[in-house]
Amino acid sequence: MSTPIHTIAQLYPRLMRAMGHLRGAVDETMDLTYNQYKALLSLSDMGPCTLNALSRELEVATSSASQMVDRLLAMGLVERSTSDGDRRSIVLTASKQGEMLLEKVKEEILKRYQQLFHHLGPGEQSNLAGAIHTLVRILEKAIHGEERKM
Amino acid sequence: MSTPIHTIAQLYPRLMRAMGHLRGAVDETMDLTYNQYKALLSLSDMGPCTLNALSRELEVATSSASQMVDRLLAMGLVERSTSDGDRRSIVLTASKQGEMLLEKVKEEILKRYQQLFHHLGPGEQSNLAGAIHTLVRILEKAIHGEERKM
DNA sequence: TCTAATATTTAGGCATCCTAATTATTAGCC
DNA sequence: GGCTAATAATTAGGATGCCTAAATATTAGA
Repeated sequence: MSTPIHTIAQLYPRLMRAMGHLRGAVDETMDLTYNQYKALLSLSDMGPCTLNALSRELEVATSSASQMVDRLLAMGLVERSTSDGDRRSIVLTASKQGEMLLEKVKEEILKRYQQLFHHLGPGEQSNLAGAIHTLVRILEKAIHGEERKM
Repeated sequence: MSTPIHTIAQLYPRLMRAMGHLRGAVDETMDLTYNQYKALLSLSDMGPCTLNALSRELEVATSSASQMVDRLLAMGLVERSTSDGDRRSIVLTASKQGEMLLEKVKEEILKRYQQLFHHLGPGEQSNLAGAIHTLVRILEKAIHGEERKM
């Protein structure tokens, strides 16, 4: 049997490993774990939001997000204030320092990718980007369809 | 600027999130974390091997692999014995129980994928598999090229 | 043979995740 | 208005997984 689904299952571990190598720029060159980068990036993209909203975005339990924010706060990368409207809620924003670090990390990532993909021809770089695009599109469609069923 | 490399950098977090959803079958339906699955799968694929070989395969520090093996041992999924040739080394193998669990996990993964990709047409399933194949091929080539430089 | 390298384990520490329990506040019903 | 139930966050406790450094055991090599 060699249906597309079998192929996907077989290649998954190799793909995950390969993708892991692309993460290096964050962990290795900056004082930020990949998860912290993700959280900071989400905060930056979403603008001011509550802890609840962040935990939904990161797809982790609220308590996990709370701890995460504690660490980012200790590093001065985010700001936390109580909401005026609903005083149970808190409002989180990436701090100026956080935004600046984010820019640096993004640059590092690009540098790392450029170094990593230097030897590929422009055609293959294009194929790579295209494949990622296809993957994201179809996977998100499948996942989204799943979630609607619940 | 919108080079392929920019595209890759931009889509990476979305892709990692989407890929994460494919992992569910392991963590959620079996008493095995994804990392434990990876380790067991590696042991099964590689056949009897030393801790060193396993840690290289998993790309983690030897001490991390040692702890991992401790947990798999406690679950009865692997066997550990001292090597006859070099008595510093140990020889690891997936136990019968480990192999059986592995089969079950693989089945669960296929079931999960079938459920997840049910709504996609066969054409899109094919595109998905093709995109993953392309991704693995090009990424492994790039990573391999990198490693040779050191 | 004696020192250096190698294989593994142990110790200590950090990030991440979870569930359950706690605290504070708000919403909704009578 | 006032009480109960729901909601937002935090805290506590526990597990996995990863790391570096130190300890142990064994082998290799000068």
